[in-house]
Amino acid sequence: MKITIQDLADHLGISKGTVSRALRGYADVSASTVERVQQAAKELGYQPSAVAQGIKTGLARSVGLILLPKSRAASRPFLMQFINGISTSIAKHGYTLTVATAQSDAEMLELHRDLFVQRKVDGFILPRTMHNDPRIQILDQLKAPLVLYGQTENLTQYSWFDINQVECFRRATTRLLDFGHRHLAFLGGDAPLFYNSLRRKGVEFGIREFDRGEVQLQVFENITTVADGLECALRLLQSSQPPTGFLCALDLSALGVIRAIKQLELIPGEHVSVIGYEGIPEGEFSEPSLTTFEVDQYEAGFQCGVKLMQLIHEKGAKVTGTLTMAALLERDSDGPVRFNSSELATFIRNRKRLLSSQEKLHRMTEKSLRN
Amino acid sequence: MKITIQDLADHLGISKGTVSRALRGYADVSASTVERVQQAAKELGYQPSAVAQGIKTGLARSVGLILLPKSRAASRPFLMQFINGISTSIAKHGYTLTVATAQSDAEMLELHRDLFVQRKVDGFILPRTMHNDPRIQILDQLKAPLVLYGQTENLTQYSWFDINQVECFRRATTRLLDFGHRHLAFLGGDAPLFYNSLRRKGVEFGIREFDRGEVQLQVFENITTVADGLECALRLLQSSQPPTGFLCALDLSALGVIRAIKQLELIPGEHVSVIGYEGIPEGEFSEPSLTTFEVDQYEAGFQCGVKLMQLIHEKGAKVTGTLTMAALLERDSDGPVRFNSSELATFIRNRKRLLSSQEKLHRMTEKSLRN
DNA sequence: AAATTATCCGAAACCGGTTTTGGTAATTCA
DNA sequence: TGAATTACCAAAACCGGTTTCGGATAATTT
Repeated sequence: MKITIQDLADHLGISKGTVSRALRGYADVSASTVERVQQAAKELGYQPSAVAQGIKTGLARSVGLILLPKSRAASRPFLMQFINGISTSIAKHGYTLTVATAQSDAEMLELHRDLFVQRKVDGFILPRTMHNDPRIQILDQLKAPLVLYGQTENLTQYSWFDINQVECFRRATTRLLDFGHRHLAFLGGDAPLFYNSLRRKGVEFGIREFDRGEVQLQVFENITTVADGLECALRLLQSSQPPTGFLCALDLSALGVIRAIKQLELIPGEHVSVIGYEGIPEGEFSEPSLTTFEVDQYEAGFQCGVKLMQLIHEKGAKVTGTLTMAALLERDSDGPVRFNSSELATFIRNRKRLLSSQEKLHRMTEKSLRN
Repeated sequence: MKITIQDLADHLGISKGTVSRALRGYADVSASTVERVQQAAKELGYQPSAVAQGIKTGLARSVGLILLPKSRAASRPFLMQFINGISTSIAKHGYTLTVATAQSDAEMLELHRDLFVQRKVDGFILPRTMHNDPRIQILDQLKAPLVLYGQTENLTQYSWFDINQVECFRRATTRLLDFGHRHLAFLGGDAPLFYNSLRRKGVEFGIREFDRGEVQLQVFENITTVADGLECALRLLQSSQPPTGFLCALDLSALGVIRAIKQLELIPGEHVSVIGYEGIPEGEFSEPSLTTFEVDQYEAGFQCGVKLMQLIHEKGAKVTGTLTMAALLERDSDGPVRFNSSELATFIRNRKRLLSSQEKLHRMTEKSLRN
């Protein structure tokens, strides 16, 4: 049923070796033969089997991307565009993307090894880089080409692509300081992931640049979900020295902070400022909308794909690292400081008492409007 | 560097045919030899090349999933769990998932053909089924195994998995009717996709079941984005007979409707009710949170994978269709009717005038609280 | 005209597995 | 004890391509 190179050769009355050389563009085939072969291939709908090609060339013409769905936080929202970027760039080389999921770290390492040893993929893209990433160690042993999406230690040995997160958080910090905020909190994300240290470093840089000894910073880690952010912010805001500005490593935790602020009957962006990072779609629909850095995940995937193709195809290719910026989306969750920390603390303490009277007033208003 | 079956055979001093038969579990290999081979394979870390296996067996041990990132609406949010489900179920058979993206419908068809003809995949999962889906026609010609995620015409010939969307929308409709709503709007999604007709049918069933001649329904199509929903709802709500309940084929358009309601200074869930479908994460963070049906995308992917494995491996396997339910998330965007359509129209007309006085009152309140 | 060089293609080897074939030694049966 | 099985494995063919090798013919050079 399916047409093979032998079928095509028989049909043309030439040997299959010549057909192959004609299609692969070897010089020792006459132009007229090449023409005839290409013509016949098109007519009969012949396309060489990637499987059969792979056995001789040693290449599967596929790259691997292994995901850990357990860690919902960072991998979920960006996936579609990231995949699109990878797929688009590698398609130019006839490559496809093999996506697999692992339910644990151990299974993830195994999967990397197996996929490469079984020659199902020719190389990997590694998202969510960790400190001393164990995937890198395994793949190094196997001499498997890889590209990091993110940074890590000993970076000069690998190709990588990343957003300049240090700069993003430096800017976010400077922005809040310029707004007049002096008590800041940094809510970090997954501690084992490398990005976390970069983002914190950006905050520290921003403060150091500015500091006249008046800025206070509180740092937290492993605040990765809405619930984490909510809980952490509730606690901080009800302390004696509440931060007036929150710098969140993840949009999800920023959304939790916004919830906490509203839960205390404060107005996010007025009484307390919040800035996130990543640009997840939820941020647009929260109220107020979330000021954040929007990462171009398509571009990230595309560049990772390009780098991996270089490593696989250009022998002796140099590894390369690329750093780009994310765009700041200035939305409504941050703004000029209204109260300093002490004032905010007093305000929050008094708020509860006043709430009941406000409630009454509000109900009156509603009533009058209804009629 | 990489160890082959010949290396293993040499190491053991037996022929490579015997090694292969030992590993594949043939009966004509002695138990002791099988033991030795397995032991040596483990020690030397031998795993057969999937590429080399594929050439003889004719299988690539991979299934294809081709996405159209252009159509952001439905494919984005569910992707991670859907992929996870597919990947998990097919991994049991040593299969991996090949994901590719196409930028146009034509490219998508080409990709399906090419991937199968080149033997990069053994079959496909087709999400977002269309009326007379052209992918099916092409894959039928190639006799490529396929599983539909969604329904379409002539369904008895194919394996498929779907949510009972008719029932979901029948229930949603009944729910609004029970809440006392009598003027409803159905905001349909992508007209060419099959799901759209199912969801509309559900609404119609719900009304027909209930109808005492007092229910009014307005139907719209191709309302696929937040902007679409916003614009459509704004127009409807300012008409002379505004709906008091919105049934939205997509969560995204439901979020737009909520925006429109708030833009008119009405309270979603009180003055106007909205129900969505899909359970995208944004729905949880909108204000009010969105009442919607939550689809278990992991399960969907898993079942599609299972069905495809059956088709590929069990010769003469019967095609099967499966219908399951989605869970209703009862949140805050719907509730008992407050105004009927005429009252709502009057209310909206008068609202503008009263707004200025409300504003004043509100500012007063804020001021008194601040001190 | 002979020698050299290009051009072109068929034949064969190869890639790393799977599967079939056939033969030898050990068992079982008559 | 001899014949017929059975158990086991080596050898070879095969899968569908790619690539190397070498030979025949045509074109060029001396």
